[in-house]
Amino acid sequence: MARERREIKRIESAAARQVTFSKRRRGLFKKAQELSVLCDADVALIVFSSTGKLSQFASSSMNEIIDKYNTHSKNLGKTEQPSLDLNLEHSKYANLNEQLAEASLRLRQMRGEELEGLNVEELQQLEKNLESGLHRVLQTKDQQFLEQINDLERKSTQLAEENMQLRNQVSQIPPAGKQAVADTENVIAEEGQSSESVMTALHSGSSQDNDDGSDVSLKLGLPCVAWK
Amino acid sequence: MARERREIKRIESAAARQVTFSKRRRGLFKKAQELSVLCDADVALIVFSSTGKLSQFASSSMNEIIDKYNTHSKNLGKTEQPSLDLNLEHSKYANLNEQLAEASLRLRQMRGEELEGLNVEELQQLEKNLESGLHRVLQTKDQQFLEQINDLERKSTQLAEENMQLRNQVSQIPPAGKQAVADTENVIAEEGQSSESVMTALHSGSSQDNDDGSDVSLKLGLPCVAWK
DNA sequence: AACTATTCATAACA
DNA sequence: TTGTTATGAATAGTT
Repeated sequence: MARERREIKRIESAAARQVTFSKRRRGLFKKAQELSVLCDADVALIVFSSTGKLSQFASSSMNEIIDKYNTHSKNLGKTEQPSLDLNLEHSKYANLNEQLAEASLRLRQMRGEELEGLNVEELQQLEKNLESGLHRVLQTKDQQFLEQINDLERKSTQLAEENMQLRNQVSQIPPAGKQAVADTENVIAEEGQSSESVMTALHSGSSQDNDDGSDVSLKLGLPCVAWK
Repeated sequence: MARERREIKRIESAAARQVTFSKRRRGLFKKAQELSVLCDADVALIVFSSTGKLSQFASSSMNEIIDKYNTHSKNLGKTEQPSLDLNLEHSKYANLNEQLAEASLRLRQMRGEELEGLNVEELQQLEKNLESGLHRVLQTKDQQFLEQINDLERKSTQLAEENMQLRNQVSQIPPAGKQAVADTENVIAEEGQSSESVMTALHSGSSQDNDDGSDVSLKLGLPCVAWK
């Protein structure tokens, strides 16, 4: 493939053969790797030099590919029936392989690949399946959105109610001197509450207990913005 | 290596991947064979396409090379585990099972089942996949419909032309008695043709032979509806 | 499947 | 062995 075409026959000169082997082997392994990556293929390449040195490439695991190869060639292979056990094992394995091939074909077809072999009826069936799947996915997604919205609405309603009550309480407090406020703050500080709770307490001007309020107060960070 | 360099990464388009796979596989096998001959090397090449199809090359016997490989790799290998084979068998089996479970879960999810565990993002991804799959399926179906329509239009044009010619021939026949018509019908019945063919023959008003007409008459069932 | 413009691999050489 | 280069091959994109 260079200065001059070379006939494909054994190179007699051992030195030249060695040089060509090194170069071509590198090229072959490169191309094997490229094929495996470009085309998502499983490739195994084993090379023994004339001196018996081993080189190998496998896109996944060499043993795995060889196993897969053995399974395949046994499938297409002879009428060999060495032992019932092996046959059973093998048929179980082949069966699993078949199922997997079937499932992945279906998946590819649902992704719109390999539709060439399908007739109009099969395409319509596929379309129906895709549409109903899509429908259910959309329903589920919408449901999750609605749930989130409801959740948020519930919380915000609850918070708004609390807010209203607290405002009422605030409005009912007779004008007070600094003394009352200072007392309240002391009490709160002694109870070791968080800063958020302190803010709420300041708004309410009271240390009223809310047993169910702890959960709410933990989530006040964001809503506060809306209250400005 | 051609019009433009192609980055070595998985080709997304299934069609392009398939084409490239065919071309590069051929090249790879050719180079494997050349290496084995030029350099007197023992070469084994196993390729599984992404659809699971096996191709193989071996300069001598595949099993022989694999055996040789196993011997070598065992020699270089680590502490051999006693039940290596069994472990391999088992993990192979378990792996296959896992893959199958994964594939069938994906399939069920594409059919809109078992969506409970998915979050909104995953649902949106699923939606996107379903939509693009559906899009491709619809495209393919439409294409097939269009092909059928074109086919039928061509045939119907052809038939209309024949019809016209036959009418002309009929109009040039001097007025005949019932005898001629009866003869024609008898001939048709004796040949045992289908009712569709009879209809065609009646339209044409002639028993002229159409060697290429048999194919057309076989596909007339559906199109007739469109002709109403 | 067939056709090119390109890039790539490599045979001979240094 | 490694590097360079002229040239034959392989192949990406196109038809």
